[in-house]
Amino acid sequence: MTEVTQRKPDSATEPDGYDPAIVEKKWQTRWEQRGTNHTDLAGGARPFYALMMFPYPSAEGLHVGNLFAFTGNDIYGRFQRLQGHTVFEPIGFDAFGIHSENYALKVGVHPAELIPRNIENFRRQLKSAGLMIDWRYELSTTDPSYYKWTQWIFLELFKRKLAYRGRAAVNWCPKDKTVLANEQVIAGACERCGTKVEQRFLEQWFFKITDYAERLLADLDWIDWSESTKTAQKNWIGRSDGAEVIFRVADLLEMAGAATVGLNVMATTAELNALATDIKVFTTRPDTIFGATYLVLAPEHTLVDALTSDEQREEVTAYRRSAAKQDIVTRKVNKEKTGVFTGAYAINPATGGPIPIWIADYVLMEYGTGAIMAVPGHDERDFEFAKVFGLPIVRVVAPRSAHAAHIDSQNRDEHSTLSEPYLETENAHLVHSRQFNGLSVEEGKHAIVAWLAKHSHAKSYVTYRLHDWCVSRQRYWGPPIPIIYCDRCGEVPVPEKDLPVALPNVEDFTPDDTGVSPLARVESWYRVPCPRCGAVGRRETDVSDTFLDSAWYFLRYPSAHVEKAPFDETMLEKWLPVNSYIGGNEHAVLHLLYSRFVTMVLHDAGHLSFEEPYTKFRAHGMIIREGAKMSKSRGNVVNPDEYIERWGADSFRTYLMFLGPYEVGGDFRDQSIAGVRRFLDRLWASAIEAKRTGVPDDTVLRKLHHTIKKVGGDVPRLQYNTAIAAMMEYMNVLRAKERTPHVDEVLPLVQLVSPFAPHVAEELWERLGKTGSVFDAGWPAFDASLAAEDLVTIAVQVNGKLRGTIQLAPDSSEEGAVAAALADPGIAKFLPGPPTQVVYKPGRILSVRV
RNA sequence: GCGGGAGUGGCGGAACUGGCAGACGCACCAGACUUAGGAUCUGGCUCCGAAAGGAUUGGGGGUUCGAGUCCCCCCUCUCGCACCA
Repeated sequence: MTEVTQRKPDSATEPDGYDPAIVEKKWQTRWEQRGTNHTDLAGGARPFYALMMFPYPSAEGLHVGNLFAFTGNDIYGRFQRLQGHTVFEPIGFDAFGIHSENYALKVGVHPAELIPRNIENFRRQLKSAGLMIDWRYELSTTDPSYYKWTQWIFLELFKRKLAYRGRAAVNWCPKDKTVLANEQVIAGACERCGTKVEQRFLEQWFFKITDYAERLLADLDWIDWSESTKTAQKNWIGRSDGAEVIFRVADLLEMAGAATVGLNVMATTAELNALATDIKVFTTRPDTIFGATYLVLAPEHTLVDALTSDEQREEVTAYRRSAAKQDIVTRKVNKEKTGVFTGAYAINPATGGPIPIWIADYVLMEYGTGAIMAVPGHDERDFEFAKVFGLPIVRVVAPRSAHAAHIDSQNRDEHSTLSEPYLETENAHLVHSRQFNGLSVEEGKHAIVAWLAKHSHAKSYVTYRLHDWCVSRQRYWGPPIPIIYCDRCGEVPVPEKDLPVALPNVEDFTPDDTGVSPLARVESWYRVPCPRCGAVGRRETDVSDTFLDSAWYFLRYPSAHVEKAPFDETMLEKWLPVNSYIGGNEHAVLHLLYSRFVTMVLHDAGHLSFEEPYTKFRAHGMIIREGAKMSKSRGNVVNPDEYIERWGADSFRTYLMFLGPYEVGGDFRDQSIAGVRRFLDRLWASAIEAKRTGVPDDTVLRKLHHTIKKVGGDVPRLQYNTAIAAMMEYMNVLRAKERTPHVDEVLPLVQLVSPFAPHVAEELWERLGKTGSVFDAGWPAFDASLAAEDLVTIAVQVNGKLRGTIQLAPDSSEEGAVAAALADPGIAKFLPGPPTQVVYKPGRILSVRV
């Protein structure tokens, strides 16, 4: 790490050498003075909104990952400007949240004091990186003029009944007396104190994002996003097509007659009627219903109490209690099957036979209906459970063809006991399923659902993995949720005229043992009259999730100065949706999904004319350092300040873009920056030496136009690494054999390089006699006639092996090509006779067989 | 387990619809200029071989005049999600 701060490259100290420190300072100042980066939001033609994910202003300062993302966006934005667009490249700060709050607690400074300091540092760093940001529209989510509208959005959802209160499980540390995020639970224990974490149920606010699941999924078909991001969202939404099947709880009196069940029937008729109820289960395999040998409910299922028999009550209660105590993480990780019989039976609507009802924690209340029909013959988990508790396992699907049966030798016989669940669905048919025997799995699904539906025992049903979005945070550092509770009126929204509900300045904001927000300790703040009836009311003391802050910030930027509304209609019309959004895939399912959802809701509420916020989104890659992940504990985090100081922002930016494909990322190696710096040194030298008399060289010009084409094609596709390589190639031609380059050979390169290295480009543009910013000078024109070659080199293969190359006119005939090959002794010696087969692709290859 | 991405020189990485594998850069080697070089410039740089030539894109098959690229099987790494019925 110390080597970074060693002395700077010599070019900086040579007379008239390239000194980035001077050049960059000069242009940053000049850009500010001239307003070069100011966007004419109202009047600019061909608006282009180039958005980057706004950072959380940490105390550590800008991370190189941020800079990687921002630089990529900046190059894209600058390129669009050079193409004649009015580009808007705003920045802001995502400054609310647990992150900031925890850090503030750690260092003992109030976040309201800390955050502005951090932001100041971020501004300095962002400016030193030479980003084309219009600082006039900077915003911070902690600003009351911003979070006023975050609260307004909450109320818009509330108005549309998309915000509701419900109980939800949270991780609770009994020692620290605080709610923990899932990431803070390590192996079932609190990461801070090691105490075993418990599950607690708290009243929380939710947004009904599940109502939008289908639309969020459907739009993925047309939005222009990175495939990886779309796939992640698709999986997260997790649409699952199946059936809801109704199992009637068995009437025990009737069953007493059925000798098959050895039940001790002691219940009265009244009790039995109370039991006459339905259990809905969700299954994706209705075809296997004849193999459903028991039901399982989640321990929290509301019917459990009513179902449990007196004999089983004690055991059931104990099991439910222990399940509730377990923290959410261990419950999901611990896959050993446990469960308890409730004492009740249900009727399998397909077989008509009774099957026992169990509870087990492998069934989750939050998915499907919280109840399943267990088919141990054809489901791994059910199989395991049935083995543990000795429940019957029935095969209802068997391999169809002899071939399949052969492969599946263990489970060949459809009458044999299954030694493992049979999961195959292709080349399989139903067995032991009465009139459905012989149907394929797919046919069986439809036929059985249709059959059960006739008696209202089943219907097709779609369920989603996506859960409603819990937006409550029992914390301090966030926008207070704008709701007032009134004994008479219930949940009353704060009237818009009273927004924002300001976050009070509280000295002690440590989360306390009540499990509610620190704001609940500030009675003077939360004790307010009900806006509706005037009676004594109480404010909601939870704050909202940071992801709500960031779900709409891009709508605010162009209207950052508007006071009366969250966004100005003409600005929306002109600038939104966002033309290009670049960011990390770590936000693929949270931020990017939430902001799509909020946009859809605002669209439905009539505030926006579009329902998808980002026309185009590209996920950038991750950078590692010297082959290892960067982390504070490893001490291998790149500090941008040090590198910018030693190499210059232009070199640093260009290197970041050169170290790998932008959408993949790459390995940051200290030594390699030197190569990029040398490239800029050589660019500098070429410009200083360039002669103005005479004419440019033809060969150089040809290479130049190839380069213009290559760079112009690569940049919009974010293929920055190859664009830079192409410019380096051109540089090698430009400076070959100590020739002195001509101004007209250098100027276009300055333009090509400008999105990557903006400061040095401006400086050289000026030194080469141009006035005004290079960013207002457009993009060099590509001239195909100047790029055309009169001779091309093509490869010659004999019997599939490369034997040499020949020079040909691009439109040479096959005969000409063969003749040229024969004329080359190196190739001819592999051609003893006349060719028996010739494949010739002009400009590409000549392939002959003998 | 499911889903995404990736395996190419000493290293980071190039290679458009199949068409000269290793562009560009780092490191390294040699030379020039130099009191000096960690500056600059010139040249070299996948492996085996003195050469002719041969081998080579994680491994094994296949299609093709021709495969890093397409098809089948397998291995490894990596990032998400994970008892989702």
